[in-house]
Amino acid sequence: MKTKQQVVTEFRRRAILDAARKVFAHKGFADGIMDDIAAEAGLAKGTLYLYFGSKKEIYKALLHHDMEALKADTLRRIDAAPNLKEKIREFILARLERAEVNREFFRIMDTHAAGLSFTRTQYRDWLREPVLHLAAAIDRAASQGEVRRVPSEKIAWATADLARGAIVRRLVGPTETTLSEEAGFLVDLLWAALSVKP
Amino acid sequence: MKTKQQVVTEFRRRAILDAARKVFAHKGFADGIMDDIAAEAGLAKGTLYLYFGSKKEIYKALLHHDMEALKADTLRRIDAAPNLKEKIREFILARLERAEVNREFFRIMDTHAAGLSFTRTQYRDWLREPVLHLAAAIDRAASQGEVRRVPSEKIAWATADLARGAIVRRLVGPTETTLSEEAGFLVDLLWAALSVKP
Amino acid sequence: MKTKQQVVTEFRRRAILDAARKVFAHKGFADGIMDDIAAEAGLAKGTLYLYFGSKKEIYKALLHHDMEALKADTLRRIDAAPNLKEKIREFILARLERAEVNREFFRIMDTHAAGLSFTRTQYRDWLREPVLHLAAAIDRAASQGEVRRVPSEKIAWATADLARGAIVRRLVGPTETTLSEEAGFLVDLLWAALSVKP
Amino acid sequence: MKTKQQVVTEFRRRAILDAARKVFAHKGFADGIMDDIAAEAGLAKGTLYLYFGSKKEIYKALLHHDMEALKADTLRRIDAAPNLKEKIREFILARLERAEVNREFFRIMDTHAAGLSFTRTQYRDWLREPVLHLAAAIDRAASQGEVRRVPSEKIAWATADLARGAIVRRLVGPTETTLSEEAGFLVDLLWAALSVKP
DNA sequence: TATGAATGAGTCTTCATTCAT
DNA sequence: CATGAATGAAGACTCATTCAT
Repeated sequence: MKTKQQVVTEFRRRAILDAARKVFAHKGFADGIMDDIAAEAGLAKGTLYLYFGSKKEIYKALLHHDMEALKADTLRRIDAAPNLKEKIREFILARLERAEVNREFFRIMDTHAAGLSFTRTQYRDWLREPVLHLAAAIDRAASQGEVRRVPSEKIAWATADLARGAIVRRLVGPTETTLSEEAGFLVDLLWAALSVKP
Repeated sequence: MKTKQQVVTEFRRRAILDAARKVFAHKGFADGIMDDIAAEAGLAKGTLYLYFGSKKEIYKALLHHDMEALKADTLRRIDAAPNLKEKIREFILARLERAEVNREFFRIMDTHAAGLSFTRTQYRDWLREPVLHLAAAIDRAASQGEVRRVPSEKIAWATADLARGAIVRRLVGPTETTLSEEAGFLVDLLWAALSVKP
Repeated sequence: MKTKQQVVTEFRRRAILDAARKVFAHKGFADGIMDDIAAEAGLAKGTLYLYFGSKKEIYKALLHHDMEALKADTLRRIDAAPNLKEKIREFILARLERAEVNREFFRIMDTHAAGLSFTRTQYRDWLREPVLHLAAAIDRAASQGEVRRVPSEKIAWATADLARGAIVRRLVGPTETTLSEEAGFLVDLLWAALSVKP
Repeated sequence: MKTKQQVVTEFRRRAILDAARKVFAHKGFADGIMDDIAAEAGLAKGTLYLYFGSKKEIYKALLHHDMEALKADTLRRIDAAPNLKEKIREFILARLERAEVNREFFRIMDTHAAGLSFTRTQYRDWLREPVLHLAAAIDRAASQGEVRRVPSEKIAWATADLARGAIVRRLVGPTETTLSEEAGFLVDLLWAALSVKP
């Protein structure tokens, strides 16, 4: 059972990360200053340092938290889907939905994260795992004749690329389609390539 | 005709942008400091301010220069291609090749540019024009029965997304395929969606 | 008679001073932080403020406590010694022995104390009293013909200076002589000056 | 020949060290803040960092400069003196005079320097060299029968201790004796120990 | 009484920008 | 035009002190 102390700590850390997400999404890592985060969290600047060792650590913790959540959600949904087409759809939807609910998350994850040397490698790794998971599913489907033989990993990465692009556009401009339409379009695009008879 | 004065100015600005590209690609906007750029350009720090009003302006000018070049090149190659499939290939190759030749360009354009609030909108606009150009070509091909009817703009954006993804992966990891193989894979993927009989 | 309350207070103050002595000796006043002292004392930081008004007050109280103890010990030993030569020896030994037993004491007293503006004057005063006590003994001995007439106060200060120097060197480097040899050397040095026939 | 650039640099560094000496002498290392030094030097805070990498470096450079000067002066004067008694006198006078002329020097050198972990060892070394030089002179005099056999190094350190004590007292209280009287007293004290017939 | 989380003033350090030469 | 020394505003981080529990 958690001690009261652990609960409070967890609560504060969460509050700080929530504040940091807003600030970093808006201003980026360099321009998002500790005063902003403190103000957003309703805390004094010094308090941030009781829960995180440095600005970088806040950023890393935020990245870690959100990427792990996305990764876990994606893997779960892929596994739960009944067939490859649905697995692809779930992979895409996991991303689209999360970006919808948590716009700041994607602004940071996609836009900023890759730009900071101290997170680049980690970031790639977080992307890789769900992608490889999807690739494995493609391979299995291919070996069962469900789809034709394809370079599965490349297709999986392409899936991630397409989802990313769709999200970025939805974040910037007006949204004219529903999430499931958006996902449907991408799934069809990919499925055409998987099922085409050469 | 250009005065000597204009020639010198142009020469200096070019040198500064070249230096800035290297520095920003390596360190990002925030960590790439004016001293770095000056040193890289072989000029004194103060001299930078004779040719650009501020650090931000250097960055904007760099973005402008490189994005315009990419845009113009892409448009030209699309127009020169004989049919839609080749137009798509040229669109992708224009990006892949430029990223190959000028890795720094892409590291900045893609990774950093989007993260800086003062360039976000502009950046989207530079991407848009070639994409819409490609979309128009798709529409023409569709109306001539060359491909089936599709949401051309979405396909065009998808093309850009796929190209971007391929580039990013080539920048990070080891390169196992040639540029034309890479482009070929993407073209086939897209072509399947354009030509498939439902 | 002391109330239980007073006993507890006295106990806590002592514990805090003992902790502070270790911390300040190791890190100095500026770098020895309240957290260190609290941890060393096994108390919470806030508790320190129940017994002392501020960090400076802890330092002052520590200085007061240890210097008073040294002073009292020195005076007692001088008075107990049978003749001037032994009084000088006791003056020196009181210092050497205390530094031996309580290295931290001397590191603070000598090294740091003098550097803090808020203790400078006080510090000199604590040194002065035993020195003047010794000087008086010298004068008495001189007026009884035990030693020749000398500027007694200067000799007494010189005694303190020599003892201090010996201690500092023993704190830093390897110790090659016993305490009584060390004291003996200094006593002989001083005695030569007191007994010499011009 | 020095370039103009070197002259300016040297001039600035000197000005900063002079300012730092005053500030550190007054307030110590921890409380002497960079703003103080900048103000005292008539420079902006940032300028200090053009000439020194950090606050610590300023402190180290100051210590180095002043200690080297004292050391060199002491060695020169010892060598120039015709006999041991005068060498001892010069050793003491070198210190007394310097403290007289540059009171801040001694407040820092003696009081603060030893308290900072990052200078402790160096500081001992600066003291050691002149002391050992004097010790060697004592040995030579002893082997020529000029004085009796004594533990020369201990006597030399005692000389340094006595000089230090005298200086400290002159810095604090009113000065009732001339420098040469002060030195004369100490020389006689030491000489008695060196010449006494046991 | 004891606690330790919270505070925010204070410090070092960096770096875009200016300007006298 | 070119320079680079000087500036000072801004930001990360520390820690003595307070106060609600």
